[in-house]
Amino acid sequence: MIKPVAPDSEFTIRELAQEFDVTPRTLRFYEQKGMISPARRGAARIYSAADRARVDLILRGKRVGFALDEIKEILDLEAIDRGGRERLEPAIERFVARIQVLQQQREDVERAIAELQAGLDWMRERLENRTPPDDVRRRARAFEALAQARLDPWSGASAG
Amino acid sequence: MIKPVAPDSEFTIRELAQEFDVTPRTLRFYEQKGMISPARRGAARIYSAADRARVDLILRGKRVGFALDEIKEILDLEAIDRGGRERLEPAIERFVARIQVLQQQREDVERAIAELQAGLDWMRERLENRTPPDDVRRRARAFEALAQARLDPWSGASAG
DNA sequence: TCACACACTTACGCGAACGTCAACGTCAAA
DNA sequence: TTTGACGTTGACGTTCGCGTAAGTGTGTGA
Repeated sequence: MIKPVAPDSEFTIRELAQEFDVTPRTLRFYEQKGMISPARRGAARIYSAADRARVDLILRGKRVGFALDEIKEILDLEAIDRGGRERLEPAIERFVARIQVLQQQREDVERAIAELQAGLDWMRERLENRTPPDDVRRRARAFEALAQARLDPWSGASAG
Repeated sequence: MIKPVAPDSEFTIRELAQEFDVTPRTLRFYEQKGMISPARRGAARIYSAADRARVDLILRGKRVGFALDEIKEILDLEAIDRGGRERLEPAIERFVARIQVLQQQREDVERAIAELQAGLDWMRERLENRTPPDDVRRRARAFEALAQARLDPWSGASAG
């Protein structure tokens, strides 16, 4: 995930945009928000390996649901450090909260994968119109119930 | 996660909103989008256990990054089923794509948790101002580099 | 010198997912 | 019967994360 490059590498906006599958506009937008500060050659932006690493972190942050401002905050930790202990404490609290959200999210992702997988089996089954193996049937019925929101709350949503 | 309730339970909009920590407006919004269809007593909405299950699924879907329209699509699988094979095939493709995205996301979440956890150790260390144990120091430095996006791409982002 | 790709800034626009009034109905307790 | 909590339906406002022109350089090859 993300290829290593030489520390002294340089990239144009388009190169970086292509690599990360975003538009140049997106990178300019991040810059405008103060999340990256590429060097300039004249007016043109030149991205270093460090800039590239930041972009990678930004996009990974996005994928797990961080807002851009939150990601910026993480990227700005250096400033928090210099700011001393008063700034550190609330930052810690937000970090803890964030980690908890992520742990919840991990659980959600696991369930979603399992459920969609079951749904997939179910759909493929319909397509081939064969008699399904027993375990697939069980999962499929579970999904069916879930998809139509008819799951019996006593059996389905149990286990706290 | 999500308490089981009797199948014949009924809820007001406020009860459900409170339980799921959303506003009544949000539930009406989902209804307006055709994602739930609570019964009415007069003009007032009455939510069944099934409605509640759907709300749960909607919110879980949201947390893993599904758009509301996508969630609706999942909830509408019944219709897809009735629609026959032509509608089923593209749905399968979208499902497969979605599962792949989720697998990527699972990876991202794992990394994010690990990195934030390291960042947390690092911050707590600064707070207590003690000499950290070696393993914490290593992780902390990794985070520091990451947070400031100065990680050496040759060592840090390797292993493709 | 011309064309063309690619870059830049400025600025308005947009869809998603609600928030926030406004104006009104309803029902139970005081 | 008035108060107050709760409900309803519009309809407009807001934030986020960019998209999309519009107009203007800049550099490179034919």
